[in-house]
Amino acid sequence: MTSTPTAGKAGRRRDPEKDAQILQATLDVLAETDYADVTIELVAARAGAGRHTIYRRWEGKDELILAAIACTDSADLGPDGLPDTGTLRSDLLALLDPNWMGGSERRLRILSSVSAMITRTPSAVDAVTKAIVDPSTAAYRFLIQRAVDRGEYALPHNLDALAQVIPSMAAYRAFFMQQVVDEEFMLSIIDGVVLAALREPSAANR
Amino acid sequence: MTSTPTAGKAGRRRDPEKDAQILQATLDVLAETDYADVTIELVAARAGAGRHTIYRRWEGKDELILAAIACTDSADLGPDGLPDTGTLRSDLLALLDPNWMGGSERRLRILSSVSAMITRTPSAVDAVTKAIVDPSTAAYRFLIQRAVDRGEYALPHNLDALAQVIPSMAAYRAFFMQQVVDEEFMLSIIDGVVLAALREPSAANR
DNA sequence: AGATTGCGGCACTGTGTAGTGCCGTATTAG
DNA sequence: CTAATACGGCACTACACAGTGCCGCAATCT
Repeated sequence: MTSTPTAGKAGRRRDPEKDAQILQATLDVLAETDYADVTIELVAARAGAGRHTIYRRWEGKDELILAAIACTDSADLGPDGLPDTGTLRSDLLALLDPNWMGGSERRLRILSSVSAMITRTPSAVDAVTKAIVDPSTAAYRFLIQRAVDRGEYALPHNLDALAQVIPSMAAYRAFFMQQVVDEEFMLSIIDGVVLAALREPSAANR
Repeated sequence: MTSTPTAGKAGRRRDPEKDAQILQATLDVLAETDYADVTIELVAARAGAGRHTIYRRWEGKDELILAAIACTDSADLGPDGLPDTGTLRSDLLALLDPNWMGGSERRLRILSSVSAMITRTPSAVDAVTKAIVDPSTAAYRFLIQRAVDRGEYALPHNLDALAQVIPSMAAYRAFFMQQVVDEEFMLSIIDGVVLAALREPSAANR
């Protein structure tokens, strides 16, 4: 009711810009350091805000981080943002360049930082799942499904499992092995696992 | 030189049992809570030791945790500890029962807790890689290679990539999705990804 | 025995950070 | 105008934990 900006109240209005700036700053810090090292002080400084401005909007640190995760930009993982090169192999590979390095590498870092939070804050699982895990899986599922639809491959035995291969293996490598997710690695997964698990359609191809 | 237990020194000897008890307690706490929540106090209490006894043996918290990781028991992942049921499928599945739930689930929790440490302590990567990541991958590589050797499957295009599939996907699921790694899930990976990516050998099989 | 070191328990210091209160200033409604 | 609210900056409290010193006791060497 009174949540509209133009409520019949006196006083200065909250700057809607600030919300976005603070959430972005939170994601930045989260992408750079660990969850435990994310201090409100740091976020406030990064956002050019006072701590009060943060506490006025969110209950505490956890609420802030949850809100930030929820607004992670995953637009590039929607059907419209995905590459369409003609073959599944180059589609999957295309997802690497401006995406893994621009969008998804950031997502991966955030995912990694938030992992510490996941183990103790149950609601963090939902936030991460909705904002990061599900969109990633959905993107790969979409690409594979489209390749099947166009007759490039037969419908696999378990599409959901296959769609999780790349996000899982990329996360494992970047995260636990601290090694770069580069083209060479992606190719080894794409050719050695994903495409290897797919079969040509029953009708002869090529 | 003077490192042997019977050095010509006066005074009470260090209890070698204590080292093991403290490291085990560290792993226990690490498996139950997050890295940030691992307090020396907690470890000491769990080990029935005083904090001094810990600080006398290790420089600080990080050294302690690194030492604990290094002594993670991965004997069950050596060739002698692995199942040998006759088929790759049941070998992979057999690794789930007393192993994923007994040994590897614990390893997974530890892996997850330590992830926060990985991002800031470079040496943690080595410790985790040596103690947990490499042995797991090696175990799956061994099982697949053996199946190839006995003629069950042809040598895959990329054995290393395939050997990482299960640890990666299990970690991703347990860790980021906070869902159980049960038989149903394992079967979906085994049948939907790993075995799907393997081909019968050139000579007709069965 | 006497000296020396290990051990558990307690108290203490130092540090870092979440969260709050206050102040001066800016914005907006009436 | 005045009142009310937002904002940045600063100071302050509360708390948790790393790391250390001290005490009394136990074990082992000469």
